[in-house]
Amino acid sequence: MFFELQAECGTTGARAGLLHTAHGIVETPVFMPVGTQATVKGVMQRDLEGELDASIILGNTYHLFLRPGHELIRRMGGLHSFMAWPRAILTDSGGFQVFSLSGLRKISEQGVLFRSHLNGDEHLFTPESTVDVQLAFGSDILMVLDECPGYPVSRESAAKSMERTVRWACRGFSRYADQVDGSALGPALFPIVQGSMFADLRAECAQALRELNAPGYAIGGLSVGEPRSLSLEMTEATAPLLPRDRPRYAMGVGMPEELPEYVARGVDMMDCVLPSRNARNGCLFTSEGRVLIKQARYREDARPVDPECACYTCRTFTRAYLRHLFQAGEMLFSTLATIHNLKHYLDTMRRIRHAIMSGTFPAYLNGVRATTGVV
RNA sequence: GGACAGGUGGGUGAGUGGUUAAAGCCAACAGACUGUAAAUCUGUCCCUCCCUGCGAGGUACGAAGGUUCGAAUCCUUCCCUGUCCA
Repeated sequence: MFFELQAECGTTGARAGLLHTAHGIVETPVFMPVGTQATVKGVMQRDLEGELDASIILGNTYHLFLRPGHELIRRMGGLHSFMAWPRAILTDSGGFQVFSLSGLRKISEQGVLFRSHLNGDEHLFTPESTVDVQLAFGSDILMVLDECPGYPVSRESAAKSMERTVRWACRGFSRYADQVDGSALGPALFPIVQGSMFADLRAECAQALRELNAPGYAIGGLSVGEPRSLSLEMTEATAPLLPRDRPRYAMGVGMPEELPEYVARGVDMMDCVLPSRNARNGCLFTSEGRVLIKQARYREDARPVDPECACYTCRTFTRAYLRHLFQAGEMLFSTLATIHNLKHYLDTMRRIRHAIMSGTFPAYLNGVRATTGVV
C-alpha cells in the first residue's frame, strides 16, 4: 500500500489523497465501515460494494483469531476470499480489546494475555503474533498491537503505557520487515500514537514512531470515555507531527458532524461502530440530526428517514414502515437502517473530499459548524 | 342440570393472612451507544401532590358482605370463564 497526496486545504489541515492497495484505490478522506467478524453486521457484501460503494472496511484480529482462526482463513484463501470482499481491508490488532475486554486480559511487556470471551481459553497476543495473524488474513493494512488505556489515567501510567506501545510498535515492525517483500502494493503496517489525553506524551509518541518510517500512522486511544472536545484536541496535537506524505488514521471516531472536524485536523482515515451499531439500535443519522425511529411520533410518518439521502432505504421506505420493523423486531430493520447510516457517513466523507479537492473545504466546515454547533 | 378448574395492574403470570402498589416476562414510552463480548443496555410504566430523595395521600387483585389488630390471600352469597359429564 502507498499513499498519494492529492490536495491540501490552504486554511485547515485537511487533505485529500489516494490509498493505493492491492485491492483497489481508496479515496481519502475515507470512512471505513467496521466489520469485526468478517461481516459488516446486517449488510451484504453486495450492498457494501454496490449501494454503499465502500472502498475499505475493517476486520478484527482478536475476534477472527478466536473464530474461525487465522490458519483457517489462510487456508480459505485469505480474508478477502473468505468473506467475498474484493476491496481493501484494514484489520485492527486487538489493541482496542485490551481496553474493551479489560476484565479478561493481563498486560505484560511481552504482550497481552487474553481469556477468550467465547470459551475462557487463554491466548497470548504479542506484537509479533498479531502481525503474523494479520498477514495470514492477507489484510491490506495491518495495525500494530497497542495498549489502549481507558479514561482517565494518571500521567505516569499514560507515559508508561505509551512507551510500551512504542516498544511494541518497534517489535511489530521488526517482525513485519522479516515477513514482507516491500512491494509497493503489499500489506502496510501502521503504528498507533497513544499518550492518553496528554498532548506532550502524544507528541513524544509521534516523534518516536516517526523513526519507523511507517507507510501510515494511526491516532488511537480516543473515544474511551473522555469529553469529545478532548478527542479533537488530542488529534490536533498529534496529526501535524506525523509525516505529511503518509495517511493518518483516527481510530474509532466519531459522530457524523465530527467527521469534518477530524479531517480539518489532518486526518485521512476514520472508522467507527456508531453508524452500524446505532442503526441496529434504532438511531438513524440524517441531514437534520438524529432520528430515534422507535419514537411514537414516527408511527404514521410517511416521509423517508432523510429526504436528502439517496440510499435504498430512503428511496424506498417510510419512517412509519421502518418504525414498524423496529418495533416488531424484524431483522430487515437492521439491514435497512445500517445501509442508511453507513451511506450517511460515506456520503459525508465524499462531500468532504470533494470540498477539499475543489478548494471549498473551509466554507463547507463553517457550514457544518453553523448548523450543528460542534466546537 | 351436574363435576372439577379458575377469575391479580395494557397482556401474560408469581404471590395463598402482615416487610405487597403487588415478582418476572411481554407490550408501551423515553434514553444510551464512538479501533463491536451489543438484533445490546438503562430508565419509566394505577392516580394525585414540588417526583427533592429510603417522599406523602388516594384507589386497587371479578362483585358485595363477613372474620381479623391486619386480607389479593380465610368464610358466605352472587356474577363470569374454561374443561369434562348429562
